[in-house]
Amino acid sequence: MKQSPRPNAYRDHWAGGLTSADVGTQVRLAGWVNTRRDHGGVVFVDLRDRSGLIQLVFHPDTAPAAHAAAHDLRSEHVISATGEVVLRSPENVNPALPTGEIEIAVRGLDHLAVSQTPPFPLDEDGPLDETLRLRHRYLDLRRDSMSRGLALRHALIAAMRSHLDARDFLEIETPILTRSTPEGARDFLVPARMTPGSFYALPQSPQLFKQLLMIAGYERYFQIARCFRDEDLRADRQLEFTQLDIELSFVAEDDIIELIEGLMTDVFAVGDFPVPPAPWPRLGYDDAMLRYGSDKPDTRFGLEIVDVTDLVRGSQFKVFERVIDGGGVVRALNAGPRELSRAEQDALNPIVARHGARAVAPIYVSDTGWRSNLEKFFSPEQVAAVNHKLGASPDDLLLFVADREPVAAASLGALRLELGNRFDLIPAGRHDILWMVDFPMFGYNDADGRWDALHHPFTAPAPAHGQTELSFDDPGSLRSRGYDLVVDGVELGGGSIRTHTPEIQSQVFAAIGMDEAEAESRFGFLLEALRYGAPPHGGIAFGVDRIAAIIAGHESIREVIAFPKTASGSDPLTGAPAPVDDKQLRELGIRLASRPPTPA
RNA sequence: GGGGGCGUAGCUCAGUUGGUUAGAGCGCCGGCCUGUCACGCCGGAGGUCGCGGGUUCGAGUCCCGUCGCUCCCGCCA
Repeated sequence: MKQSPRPNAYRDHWAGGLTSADVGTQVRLAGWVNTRRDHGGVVFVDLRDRSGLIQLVFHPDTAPAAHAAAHDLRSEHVISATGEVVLRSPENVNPALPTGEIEIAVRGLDHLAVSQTPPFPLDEDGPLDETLRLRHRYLDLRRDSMSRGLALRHALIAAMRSHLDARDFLEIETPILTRSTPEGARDFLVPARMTPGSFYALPQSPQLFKQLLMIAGYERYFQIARCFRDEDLRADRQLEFTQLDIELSFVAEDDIIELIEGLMTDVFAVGDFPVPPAPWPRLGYDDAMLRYGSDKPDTRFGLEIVDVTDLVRGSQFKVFERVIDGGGVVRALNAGPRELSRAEQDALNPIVARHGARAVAPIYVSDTGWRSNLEKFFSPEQVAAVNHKLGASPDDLLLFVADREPVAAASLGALRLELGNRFDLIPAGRHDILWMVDFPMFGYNDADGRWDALHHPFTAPAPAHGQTELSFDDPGSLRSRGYDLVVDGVELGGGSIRTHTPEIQSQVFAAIGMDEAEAESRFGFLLEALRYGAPPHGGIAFGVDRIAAIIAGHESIREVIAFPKTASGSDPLTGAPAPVDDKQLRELGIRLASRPPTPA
């Protein structure tokens, strides 16, 4: 706590702030009963407020009234107590408690509120049913892990604001009620009562507004922005989430990367999260997809993936040959000297199956070649070449996947993470941070049969590898001026230099199959704004929830969000989402196609 | 939309091949206890085995359906 509380009828000190220097001071403390230890004679109560715990001692001899009242205290009752800070005798010191050298000899007790028995323990960190936690989130939030997480989150956001304020950024709010631009994620829609049949959309990000702010001349903008996406949830995805959104004018990639390296160095320092010093390495997209099978690689351990297509081409092994003839690839990783049981080997198949690959081919390296019934399909030169490229030694386990390039990459990428995890290959306390750069501008969407912007359509395109001029003839070859920041295999944020001329913006829209009329009706306001002197600009957005979660060491961002939703998008505390009255629907001009299920 | 895991006391879990009275630890309640801090000791209460259906002489256990939580794939420009 930075400041003592203003003395009043409830308290004049924080419990966790008292030290042996306060011995002899008369204090009044307020908070919750964390635990009570009633010895019949002397009674101990651990008092908890936001600052921490301190032990209260109720003596029958020195304060009989308070002692009698203490017998009625139970966990989570609310009290205010007066007494003297006293030194504990040496044998009674509790080294596990920051205030363990002292205690409060209680003189008077106010029993301010009772509490029902909590439905789950608040003083330990065991596993709990998620519905139960969220149903009683106000109790769950009393637990140490949650209060530390939210305090950390606050400190990180404060560091962001302070860093950006010191560099002349303006925090500007953008609308929550905005226009649906169904391009990326599904929008949350809000019916417009005053324009029946029309809807606002909640923003998936402030992207277009921050670009308009650049056109407006604000030069340096940021916002701690709530964003909404109506898509299925994950451990690291919620329907609404918080983004640190930044945009600058008259900048190129290096300006933004340098700004962010300074900003995030501050943020990690506040979170006591040791990352290597900036500048951070930059990894090309193609390189990452090949070596790690991921555009957010976890580089804290090896097991890098190697392409062996050219080395095994022309073998007698039909499985590989069929894939190679079909334009696919054969890739492998060296799992090192490991012996897997047959069952363990078989268990690898479902991992790659999730990403579309049929199977993993495991091969053990022998003194002479391979200890595998597949060896006979390959020439000794092929075996030697593969072993050489994989850096294989006798008894190493090589894992092969043959498939279409994206499937092989994703499958081995998943396999690599699984093995890294299973074999405990990530050094304790190690954190890696890197920039992903040189993304493709477009990716082909098989389902819709057209090109999609890989990042978003406002990202500036860059010429294809080996080219100096932009050409939209082959969209798949174009690169983009985007960049992502990746920590320990988690994408914390990403951004780009934006297109700032209407001509190129129109070409990008055309490339993703949007004709002029559609582009005009959907993004006409942006195209028009770009005709009024748009500065070169770019920016970035970070997932605040993810940053807080990774620094706090949590797998799920729910652990650093005060009131999150379950994986099915419900809130067990308020009961949201819930049906609404017919009257509300009538006002909005909405009739339901089916009755909502009656709530349980 | 699809796949995996889980659902038994307030909480966390065990429960064998389908077998007669469903257990443990913690918590809770009562009693005792003047230095504990996971206090201790004695006693006690507490169960729709998520829900519905089926198979069976008999179901916590097997089958079908369904709900919820969770992780993953798709999706998330």
